Amino acid sequence: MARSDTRYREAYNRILDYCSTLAVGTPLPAESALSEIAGVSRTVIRRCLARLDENGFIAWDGREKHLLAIPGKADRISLPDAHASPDDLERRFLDWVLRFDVPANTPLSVAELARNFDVPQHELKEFLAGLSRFGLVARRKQGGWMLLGFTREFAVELSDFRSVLELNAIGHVVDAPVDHPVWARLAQLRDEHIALKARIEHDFHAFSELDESFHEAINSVVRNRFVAEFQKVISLIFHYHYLWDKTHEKDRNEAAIDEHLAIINALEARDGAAARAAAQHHLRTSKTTLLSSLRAHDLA
Amino acid sequence: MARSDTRYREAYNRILDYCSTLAVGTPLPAESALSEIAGVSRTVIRRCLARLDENGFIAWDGREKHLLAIPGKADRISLPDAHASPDDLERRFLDWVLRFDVPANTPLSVAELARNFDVPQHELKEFLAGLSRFGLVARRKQGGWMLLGFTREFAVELSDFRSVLELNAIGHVVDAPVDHPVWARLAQLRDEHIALKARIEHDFHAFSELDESFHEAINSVVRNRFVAEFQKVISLIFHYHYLWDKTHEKDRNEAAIDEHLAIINALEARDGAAARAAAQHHLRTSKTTLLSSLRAHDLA
DNA sequence: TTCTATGTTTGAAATTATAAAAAACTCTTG
DNA sequence: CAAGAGTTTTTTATAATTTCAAACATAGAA
Repeated sequence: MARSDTRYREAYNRILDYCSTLAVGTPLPAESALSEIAGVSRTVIRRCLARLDENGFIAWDGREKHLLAIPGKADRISLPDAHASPDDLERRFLDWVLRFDVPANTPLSVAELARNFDVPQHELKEFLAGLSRFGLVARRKQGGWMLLGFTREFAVELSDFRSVLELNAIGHVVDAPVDHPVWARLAQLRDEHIALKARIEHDFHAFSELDESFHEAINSVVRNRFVAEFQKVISLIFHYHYLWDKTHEKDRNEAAIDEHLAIINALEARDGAAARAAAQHHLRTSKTTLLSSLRAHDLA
Repeated sequence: MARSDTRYREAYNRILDYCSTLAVGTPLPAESALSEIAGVSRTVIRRCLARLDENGFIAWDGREKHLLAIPGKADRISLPDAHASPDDLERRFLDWVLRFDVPANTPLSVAELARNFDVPQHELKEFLAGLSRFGLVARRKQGGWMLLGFTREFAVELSDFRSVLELNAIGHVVDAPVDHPVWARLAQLRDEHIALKARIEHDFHAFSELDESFHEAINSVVRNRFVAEFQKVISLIFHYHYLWDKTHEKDRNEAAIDEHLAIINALEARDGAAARAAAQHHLRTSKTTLLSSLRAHDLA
């Protein structure tokens, strides 16, 4: 009933590794030096030293600590199975919401989600607290959390917000200096778009990835932490919906390729007005696609 | 060492009040009906009934429960002092950061903050998790949290983001129908601006509040949860800095009043380009003010 | 029976308690 | 007096515990 000692265990193994680089009889460095090496506090180092002493690897008496034996692989202590990475949680959570089409106003059980996603409860709670800033979940008065859900309204507002951010990004690209990496990237993307268009009949599924790259390239010009944070969520949601709405997928993707190319052309011509117009057109199409994919889900 | 029973206590008092509206001998409604009345689960109601029974206010035997005596004010149970509202936490936290000019890269002690703000620790952690989405705080590898801080970069990015949102809002206002409430609000604000300008010599402090109202009015036209969420943080930060940067405060405010009036005029003339230009000018001034207030702090 | 209200069980959320870790502080010794 | 070891205090991460919600089961009335 307390915090885990993973930190100590990892530190012990790290110190063990360090010791095996020394010769028998060498004095070990000071506790504070060791704490630097292992990246933990002195408290942990002292626990490690105590264990090393106990196991006969060192002789420890105050400042005197000598290496008695060189530890091997077998002497390391076992670590509890590392659970799933927290960076991944957002992706997996949205994946779950979208893939299983979890309805709006579903109560979320922190305990259950933590089990399913294999993360500690408090980590999940923190994650939900973060998501609540995007208005996707909210606290309930009776306690617990609630998925506000991927409703039509949410989709509309998300699309609109995306448009605002992306039109702004377009403006930045037009003003980007000639040596800005975005130009090389756009040239490359143009080739990829043309190549995909040539083999669209069989390979239209490949568009989804290309779409993401394209929008990422545009938005990468805007260096802004707030924009970046939103972009992550936005691109995930659009990405999934692109994947799942199967109606006229080939035609849609082919049309989108042309829209992308129109934007690239206008940008390379440094024609801000044309680029903005092309982007506006493309974003409107995207919004329609997103909304119709919601309708398709509703009917299913 | 467990969750508080505030819910039960509040429910008990509410049921007590309900009972005092009945006559002695009346049968009480079903448990589920009572749970509706008090807004809690049946579990809590049963605890309340048990206490009512114990204290002799009702006779309870299965479905038979009659009122034996009418409870008075003195029979209510006391509630633990409600601690500060969580809605307020954000305002108080930012107030603390900005007012005391907490430097960037300050480690935040959850324990200490929770004490000072008089909220449970886990509430504070959730709050910080939410803030981390805005890039104002982040987790540390050694555990705990870190204030990334109100750096110059943060201010620049915040200002830029604000401009993007607000210019978008301006576009929405121009397109708003004549019967939209924003027009009445703007007309009113114009009067207030003119009135304040007339007495600016003595009352220039009053501008800060007017500034907030003005920007809120503009942004209220955009119905978007993402925008709204950011607006709260943005307006708080700008509000505080307006208050604290005392250099040329009167002149600055007087100039800002004119800038606001220019925007209002352009909007009422439905001149989108002029409104945008006026807003852009005003936002640039705001950004400069924000940045110079940071410099002033640095020197202090 | 069928419906409704109560009794019962189960599971989750909020809050506290506590081990582990960090950090601050004091004491020794070269 | 440094630099490092010993010690204490504080803080964080997590489990334990209680309260609460809700599902399930049962019994009495229509």
